Amino acid sequence: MGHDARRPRRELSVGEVARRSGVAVSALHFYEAKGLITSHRTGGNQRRYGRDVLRRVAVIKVAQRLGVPLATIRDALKTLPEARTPNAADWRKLSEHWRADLDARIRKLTQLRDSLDECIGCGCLSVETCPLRNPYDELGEAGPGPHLLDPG
Amino acid sequence: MGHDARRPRRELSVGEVARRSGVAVSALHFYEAKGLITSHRTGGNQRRYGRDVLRRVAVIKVAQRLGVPLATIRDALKTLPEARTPNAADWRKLSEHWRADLDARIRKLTQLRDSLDECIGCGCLSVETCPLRNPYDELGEAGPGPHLLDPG
DNA sequence: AATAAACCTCAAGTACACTTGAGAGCGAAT
DNA sequence: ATTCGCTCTCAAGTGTACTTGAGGTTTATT
Repeated sequence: MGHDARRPRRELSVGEVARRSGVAVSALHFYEAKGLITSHRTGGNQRRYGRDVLRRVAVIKVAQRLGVPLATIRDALKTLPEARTPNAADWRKLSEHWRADLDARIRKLTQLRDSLDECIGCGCLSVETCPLRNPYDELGEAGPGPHLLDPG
Repeated sequence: MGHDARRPRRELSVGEVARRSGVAVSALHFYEAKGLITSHRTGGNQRRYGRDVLRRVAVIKVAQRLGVPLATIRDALKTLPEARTPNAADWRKLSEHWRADLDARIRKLTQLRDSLDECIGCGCLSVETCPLRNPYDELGEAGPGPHLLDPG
């Protein structure tokens, strides 16, 4: 029994993080440049990561599958506590945020689908009147242009 | 009464198509370069469009809201008859194709959403075991990496 | 100490869907 | 005939999310 009874389990290099998370080293560099993950450096300027980076990267990939852009993921990750390692409740809060977003997108797509059959064969495809075409209607795109993957 | 009893309603210039369809002139040029629409030229090399270009553009914009990439839209549009002006049935066939795609995407997102609550807060975010992370699972992404907007 | 694998930075390239700008020609009205 | 707006082509730029490559350093192993 001593001061190192439970050792902190050595920190991780980029390569290790890459292997264990399934993303490329270049992507990790990229995420760091964009502020989604952080590292500190060895004397020789190499990156070292704490264990929680693995969960961070996992969450990043999941959010991407949900269609959330990196900038939005970055903002969400910034709401995590910096002082302590984020716990299950912290992560759950993130997921709730995205879940709402996802719900909205699913609703949007469902309405779009339901309009599709009625509208596309008929003559109504006018920007003003057709629910499929009007970008400002209750389907609620944020502005002009297609924004299927709108951040929440 | 004569040879022009019902006039074909003058053809449209790019500017007119742009105004009436709500897309930029540059986008119309782009669509033409990509093979989504066609035009013929005046003696002075200016584009002239038949009326059905308006519906084509409308369909392009709708498909984009559904998340279909231009290349896929182009392929779909190529299945339209070239000889005659496409009729309601032709357009409906297109919409059916995309509707199936859309249904699949909605299912996918819904499953992802349902996994979200269970998985993100817990410790299971491993690439091998977690349904949210495993890219080859029954959620059925086509390959590695996020493909939320997979063409059908 | 030497060697090889891993790591570093910075620049440039890729794919998608366009937009912007330059420089020049076309078309309708006066 | 002139003028002004519309149109032409081609090249380059935008934003997202990375990857690739060059040239050089660090770390781990022998």
